[in-house]
Amino acid sequence: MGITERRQRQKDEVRTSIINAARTLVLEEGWQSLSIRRIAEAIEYSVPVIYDHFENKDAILTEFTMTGYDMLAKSLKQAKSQSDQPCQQLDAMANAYWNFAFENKEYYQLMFGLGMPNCESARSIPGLAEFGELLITSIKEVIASSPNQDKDPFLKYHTFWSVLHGLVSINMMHKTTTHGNMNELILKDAISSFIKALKE
Amino acid sequence: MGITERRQRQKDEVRTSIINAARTLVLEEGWQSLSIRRIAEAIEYSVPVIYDHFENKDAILTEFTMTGYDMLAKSLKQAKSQSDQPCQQLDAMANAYWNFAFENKEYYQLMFGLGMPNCESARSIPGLAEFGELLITSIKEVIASSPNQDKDPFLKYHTFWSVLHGLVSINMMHKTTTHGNMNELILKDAISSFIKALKE
DNA sequence: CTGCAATTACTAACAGTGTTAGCAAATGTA
DNA sequence: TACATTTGCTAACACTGTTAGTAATTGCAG
Repeated sequence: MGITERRQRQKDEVRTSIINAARTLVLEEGWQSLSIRRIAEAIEYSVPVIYDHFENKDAILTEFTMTGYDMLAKSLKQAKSQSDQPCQQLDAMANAYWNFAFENKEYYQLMFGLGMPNCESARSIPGLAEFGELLITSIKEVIASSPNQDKDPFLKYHTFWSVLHGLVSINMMHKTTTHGNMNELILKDAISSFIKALKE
Repeated sequence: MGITERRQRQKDEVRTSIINAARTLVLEEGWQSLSIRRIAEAIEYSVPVIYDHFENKDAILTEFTMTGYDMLAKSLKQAKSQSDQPCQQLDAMANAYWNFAFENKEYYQLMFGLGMPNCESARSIPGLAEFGELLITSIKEVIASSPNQDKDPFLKYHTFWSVLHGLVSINMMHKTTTHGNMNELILKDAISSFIKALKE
């Protein structure tokens, strides 16, 4: 009896149409003006239907956070695969991170800016775990072939990530204060400093 | 005729009572649950009175952003005055920045997280300018007495700030992922890397 | 093919938000 | 005392997220 399966398929269609509508709304007018009612209007259903697929508005945002981390992890994975030298890998991943942030500004803002994802939910984001793995493995390799081996890879990973996030978000908010290609210079500066310290 | 002056004084009292009420509300329940109506209730006035003192809710938040940058600049100024060695000054200011962020979490989140202050308004925040000056002057001194003098102090300032902000915000959102005094270690790690690169 | 059960989608409402138009009262000035 | 100005209010508008209750559709068993 494929009836229930067809029903499930139809239900899934509505679900994806919800997140599609939400995405286009966000890309057009930002998170601020994303409302349940406007999603309902876009998918040509009434409001309560949305609550059959998502517990509340936050659940929709969480969905985007998840896929956001997934996209980020994919980008980094791709960047890392371009080289097998750990230092170059780190450099490439830093660039990939930067590009992801500015090519998917809305995603990035949701992932890091507004929501401040619940501390507990952090470990339940698969993309985030992969993200960490990608960076940590490269960092470990650099440390392994360095004179000073008493460095904590996990600490270094957090430092690396913090530096990246700081660069991105400061540049996102105070765009005018930096002019021209200053942004890329700052990125290069910070990342090369970090890698240099890591190799010592 | 001191009448108009007394009136002005009374008006100012209402104004400060508005921001005081707003602050306590925020400290108790966060920015999320700050509403015009709750402020009105707290100051025992009706809602439209608030609009006689602030153009809209955003203006109230801007007020907090302003004083936030002022407080931050004061903290850094104080920290810097403890030493006249530029490297120690940078270290002290980094620590002051860190402490400010976590001792005034709500301010910090408003200043950097949620609002993403309008790009144009950036240059109209006096505290922000002072903040920049404090860091740049120390950075310039370090560069001046270093072998390699072809470093852009402005670029280094942005890097320094970005690193700091990244450290703070990553730690604010993913508090559980780091355990114990890891946080301070990460701070020390990143800042010492930066200063080391600056001295070369 | 009809009657019943379950799903589906709806209208309408509740409680809250920022914001403002219009009016009444209090206040200072002539 | 009469007028003008300021001051503060009530009430409304247009939104927001969320949900209770209801009507219609649908699938299945007799």
